[in-house]
Amino acid sequence: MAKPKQKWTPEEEEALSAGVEKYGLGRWKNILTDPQFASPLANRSNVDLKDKWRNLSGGDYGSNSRGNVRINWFEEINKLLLTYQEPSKSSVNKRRAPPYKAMIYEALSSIDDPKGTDAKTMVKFLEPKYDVTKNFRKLLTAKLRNLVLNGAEWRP
Amino acid sequence: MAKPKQKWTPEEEEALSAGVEKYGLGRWKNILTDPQFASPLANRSNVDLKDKWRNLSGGDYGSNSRGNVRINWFEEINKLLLTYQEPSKSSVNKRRAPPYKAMIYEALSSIDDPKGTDAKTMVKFLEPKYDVTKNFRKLLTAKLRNLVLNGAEWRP
DNA sequence: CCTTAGGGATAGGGTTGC
DNA sequence: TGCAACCCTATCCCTAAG
Repeated sequence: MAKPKQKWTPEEEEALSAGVEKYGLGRWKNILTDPQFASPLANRSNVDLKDKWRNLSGGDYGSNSRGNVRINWFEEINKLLLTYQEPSKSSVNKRRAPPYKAMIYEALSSIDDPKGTDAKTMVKFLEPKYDVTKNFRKLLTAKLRNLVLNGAEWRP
Repeated sequence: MAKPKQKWTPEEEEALSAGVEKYGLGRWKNILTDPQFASPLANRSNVDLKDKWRNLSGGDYGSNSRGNVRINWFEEINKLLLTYQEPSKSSVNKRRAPPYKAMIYEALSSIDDPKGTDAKTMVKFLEPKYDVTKNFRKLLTAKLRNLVLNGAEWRP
């Protein structure tokens, strides 16, 4: 059972508009928690605000000025893996984290999924095997991004 | 300009009716992509299905939208299992609950019953093995429902 | 975990053609 | 004219990415 359709009232639209005026675009949660707007928007979520603004904007909200296109990093990485040559292994150290490229290769190879995987799954796989830092996820994501953007020479 | 009017055939109406029976109201896209109904409804869109159902319902469709679903989830899940590839296992942690898909796969594989199983049995099997939350049964059922309705990509 | 961006699906009012 | 079939689009849903 989904939520029944709930039409926006003029009061709600005004509050949303004033909220965007005050906080700027994309600050939906901030608008919702501002005591100035919390009451009129009591039964709207931050996602509702985003959706409504998209309608009010004539449908072109979201295509930001730089024309960014979102990349599915993991799909890209999986493609690049086809060109990877696994290094001839010599020293097998289990504790310290190996270079990121090697870990990424290991994770993607082990998590054998034709559709690829995602960062969360990779972290879950790698974390118990190696003693990684607390912000491992962030670093791993950055590395993935870097590999894709820079042509990813798969040298260990 | 517009699409020429295309009257509904009895076969189409039957398929639509059976589809609603299986998935419940408001799951037009699911009906359309179900191999059981895809063929007879090949040249109808999800919106067409919704419109036709509204006509058949004497015009009061939507007032209490989205009825109940009558799927035998476990039968459906068992079918989907045929397409599942068990991930090459690497880390064996016994305490924390693995992803729901993995647990579902494990339960259905272990409870070897040609007729499939039910939620109660699955919970009984999984609960002592993993430390699950109190509302585990509810979450498990929700996951099963989601897997069936969304075509069940068996990603871990 | 939580939030945002964006594509997709649905609900319901409106329109068209027989 | 009435109604089946089709159109329009605000609202809501799903999920990748951060």
